[in-house]
This record gives sequence, structure tokens and C-alpha cells, in this order.
Amino acid sequence: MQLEQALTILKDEGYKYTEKREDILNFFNKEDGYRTASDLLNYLSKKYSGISYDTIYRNLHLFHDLNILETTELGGEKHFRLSCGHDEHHHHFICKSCGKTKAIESCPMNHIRQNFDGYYIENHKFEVYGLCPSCL
Amino acid sequence: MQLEQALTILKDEGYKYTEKREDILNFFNKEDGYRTASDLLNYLSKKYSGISYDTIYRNLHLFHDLNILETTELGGEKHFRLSCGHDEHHHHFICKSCGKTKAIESCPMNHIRQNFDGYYIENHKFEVYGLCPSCL
DNA sequence: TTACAAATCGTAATGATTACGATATGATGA
DNA sequence: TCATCATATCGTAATCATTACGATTTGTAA
Repeated sequence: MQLEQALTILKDEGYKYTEKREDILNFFNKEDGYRTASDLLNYLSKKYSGISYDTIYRNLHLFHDLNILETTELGGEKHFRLSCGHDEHHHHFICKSCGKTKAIESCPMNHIRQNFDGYYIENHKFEVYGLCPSCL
Repeated sequence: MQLEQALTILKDEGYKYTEKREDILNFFNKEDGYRTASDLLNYLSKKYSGISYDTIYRNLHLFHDLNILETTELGGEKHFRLSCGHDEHHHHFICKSCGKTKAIESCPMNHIRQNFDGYYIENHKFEVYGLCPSCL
């Protein structure tokens, strides 16, 4: 996802443009992988010494609600990354060292032979973990 | 997994037999689904009024290390269930309401067309979430 | 420029988990 | 059976991520 695109979404939805929000988006754009709230806090603290948890978490949740950020849970901590912007549903390989991802195009739900008659299927999670070439 | 089998593992590995440990195993046997540490704490508190967090978490981790319990992370909280005892690698449907599971025999790793040359693949997670027939 | 809703700050509360010294208790051998 | 000792448990505090909220600041639109 492009940064302009994200800022346009914010504007269109009636949210204010703030420098912090731009910095948050720049952070995720630069980092290009899954990052935690405290990663973001550390980054923003350099520029804004007294930044509040409220600002961090409120904006992370907002960006997630607006589909600007994707989220997953790794090791008990929520992680965020810029939405891939793929139109098609997909999954990710995630590097345990640097958090960077690689898209997996095929979805396991297409290969399930199990019978789920009588069940309501809401969603699913498929993630592959390991080390990317640069971290190896 | 049978309870006797679990108690045998404990004994063989040189751990002590205690009533609390038996109660913990009975709890997971009875519940038959993913449960949290606080579910277990609530259960054990009925019988042991002053039970310690230390006891809960130490035993959950021990049982997990001994492959007596399987674990997954749901909604930011670790959940535990008795190991299925399936010899074959498999995955689970998990009911969001009652925590009960249904095995999924096929593994998505067998259907991936992606090229992971240069990557080290360590593990993966595939879980399907929804509601089971009794909870619908 | 003003007014107001939205955004942020500062800080405390919450909830899950971990930590640890003190005490109690299974298991083993005499 | 009893003594011993390592293991298990207790009681409680600390830690870490996250949420909450009243007070203050700041974009934005009129």
C-alpha cells in the first residue's frame, strides 16, 4: 500500500491529518515487516519525547480498522504491518528474526477434505515461520 | 492421550506425583478443548482455596514440555489442551465459543507451490475458527 | 479567527504471566 | 517406619502489554 493512499483513506473517512500519523505510516513503510506497538513507540519517542501509549494504540487500532494495517499475533504480542494491498486473499511466510514477510498465494481452505457440515466457519490463520535469506 | 499415560510420563521423567497434578490432568480430560490458565485456576480454586499462580503456570509449562499438553494462542491468551496423541501431524478447527476442536488431517504445507529456496522453514500454524454444531 | 470535535498527553488501571524466598511434601534409602 | 532432601507449592510482588480516562492541545471548517 502506498502512503498517499493511506493518507487519502484517513482524509476521506474524516480523520485529521497529523504529523504523528504520517510518521507512523512512514515507520511501517520503512520497516516493511511485522512490528510491535513498542517498536513503534521506540521509534516515535526519538522525535516526540513524551508520546503517549494512547496515541500509539489508538492509531494502530484505527489503521487496522481502516485496512491500512494488517495484524497478527506472534509470541503473545500483536504485530502490525502495512496491508499488502493484494486484492486476493493470501497468507504469509514470516521471518522470525526480522519480521519481513513473503506472500503465499495458495490458501489451505481450498484443499481441505474435511467435512464441516453443521459447523460455522468464520475465519482461519495460516502462517509459515522461519528465517529469510538475509537472516540466514 | 490417556491420563494413565500422562502420569506414567511424569513418573518416568522423575517428576513427583501430586494430587494437584492429577487434578490438572483430570480438568483437561474433562474439558476436552482449549482452555486458559485462568480457566484452570478457577477450577482448582474450588478445591484448593489458596492455590498459587506458580503452581498453575509451572505445571502447564511442564506438561507442555513433556508433550502432554498442546498449546496455541487465541486472542492474546495462551490456551492448552490435552495432546491429541495422533501420531500424524495435523491441524485443528477450534470453536470460538466452547474451545472444542476437530482435527484437520490435511496439512497446507503439502499444497504450497511457493518457492522457498534460500529460506529456512521452521514451523507453521494452520487453524480454522468458527462455531461447532452444539454452539450454533 | 473562532469554535468545536478530534487528537494527544500524562498517568493510572487492568490482566496475563513471571519471579522468588519461605515453607511443605513426595520419594528414596537406611 | 523414619529421616533426608530435592521437588513442589505458597504467598506475594514484579513485569509486560494493553486499556482507560480526565485534562489539555490542535486540526479543520465555517
